[in-house]
Amino acid sequence: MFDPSGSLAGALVRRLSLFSRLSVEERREIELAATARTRRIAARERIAAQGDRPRYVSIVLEGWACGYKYGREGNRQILGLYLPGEHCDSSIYILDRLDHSLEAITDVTMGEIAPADFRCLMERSTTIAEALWWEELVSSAIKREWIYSLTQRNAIERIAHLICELYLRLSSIGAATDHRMPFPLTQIDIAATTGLSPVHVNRTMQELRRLQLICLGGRELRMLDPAGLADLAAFEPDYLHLSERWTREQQQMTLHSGARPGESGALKRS
Amino acid sequence: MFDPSGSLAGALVRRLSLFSRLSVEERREIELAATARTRRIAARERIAAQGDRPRYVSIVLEGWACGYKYGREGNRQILGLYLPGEHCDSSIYILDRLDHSLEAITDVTMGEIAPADFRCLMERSTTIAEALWWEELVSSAIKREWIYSLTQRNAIERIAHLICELYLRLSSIGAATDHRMPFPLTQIDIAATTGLSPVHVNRTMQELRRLQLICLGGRELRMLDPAGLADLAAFEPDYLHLSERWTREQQQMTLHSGARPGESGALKRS
DNA sequence: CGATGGCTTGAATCGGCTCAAAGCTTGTGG
DNA sequence: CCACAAGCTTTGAGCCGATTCAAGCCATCG
Repeated sequence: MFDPSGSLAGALVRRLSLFSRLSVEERREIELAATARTRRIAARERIAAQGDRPRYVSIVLEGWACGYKYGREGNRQILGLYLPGEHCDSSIYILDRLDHSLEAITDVTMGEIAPADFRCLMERSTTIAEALWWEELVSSAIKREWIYSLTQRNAIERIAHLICELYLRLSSIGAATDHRMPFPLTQIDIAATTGLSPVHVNRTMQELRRLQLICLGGRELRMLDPAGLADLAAFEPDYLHLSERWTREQQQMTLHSGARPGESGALKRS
Repeated sequence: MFDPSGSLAGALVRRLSLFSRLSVEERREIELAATARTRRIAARERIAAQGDRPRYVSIVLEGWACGYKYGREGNRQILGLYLPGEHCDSSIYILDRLDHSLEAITDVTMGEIAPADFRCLMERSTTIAEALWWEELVSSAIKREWIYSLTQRNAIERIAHLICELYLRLSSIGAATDHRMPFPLTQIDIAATTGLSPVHVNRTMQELRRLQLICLGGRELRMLDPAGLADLAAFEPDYLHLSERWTREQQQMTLHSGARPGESGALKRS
């Protein structure tokens, strides 16, 4: 696969290419627009605050970010995770003010596209315009799935589902392979994402390890039994709408190819 | 306010006008596109099924619809409510297949816009294109707020919040006034929307009535104490992004103007 | 080497769920 | 115009997944 690496906008181009076949010029235009103005934010720093008037379309070029809002008792809810190549929703200029805040999870490089440039990008090429629509629609679909998760999946299923989703989103842009992925989320972050208490997330992660489904260490997560995880979570990747390049077979492979750990010892506890 | 009533697309035009100042021709173009192909569906009938390949952009012209997905144990989760003038998300043609199903709550008239016509609409006028983006972004914002509700608000707050939201969405298109609104949702629907069990919704609705906050009857809901409801729900209407025409003052008025019921008798129970 | 932030553990509690049954409405057909 | 069915609403009792509170532990980093 052609890799426009070296460029900061690599992830973005790769992501938009998932949906549409971009020409060389289109790729270049996207790169230009997205890297004309960049901003680096250190891990755990706020990127924008609720109530701000967004002046740019914000796109994550490198690192992980999130959108969140605080609840009454001071615990926050993460409303979206933004991985490389994804836009931070609602930082879109059309809306008057941000209805939630944005924070960097890792060190992050953002691309900030001015409204005029964004409009220009959309008007120049129908292909690009549709790719941007696709991004927006997929981000909507992810939110629907989160709503579904919050009401239909219990703690362990929710976390397993989140892991499957993140793995697919990362691997689709080449940021994860072999059922291993960078994993900068703390248990507190996971709690804020899944709507669980940190304590319960802790116990649930222990359970996932005990079941030999995952292995976590040094900011990296390994899916020991991808198929088992996907089964547990009832993970159906259709909502990510990756199918243009990522055909159904590939998706299946991605999660269902890892060797099941089988009955090979080391799990002798109730 | 100019009222394009009589036309099926009245609600749609009114809704898009919330964001942008549409010219007479633009309004006409929207009406034409949205009513060229319509479809009536009886209450409780399915409009589209998960897995379908959407062939049109679907917009609710009259009535209420919802998007949903079934959970393991047969209980369903409603992922979105679609009121007159709103589009059913993800029925957008760009996505290959529906990742959830659509159902009519009341009798419904849908407008179905062919992809070519939709594209045409977007290209013809920047104003219209931005209004459609706005619609999409607001629908995303509503989903974020639902996610927030599911984790940060308890049963009574969640239901109160839903009521406030629906009232604002309806009144913004002129489909509700005076803190009264049509209310076709059954308690089972509310349960499927808020992620609660029908039994618990029942008890919670009783509580809302006992608190003299709402009064429900004959498919109509009356907010007896709009400010009290909004307080209870910690309802902040900013996420609906109605502010262009609906200035902050008007929004405040809408929910905070009704006379508090005061201490005027009739609530002498525990 | 102390401190900060993340992870782990236990015990008690609770909001909302399940199951089960009975009362209401509303619409339909005879 | 009544009777019945179907679906919605209501009530009670018992239960459970997840929470809260309160420590203690463990790494990492300046």
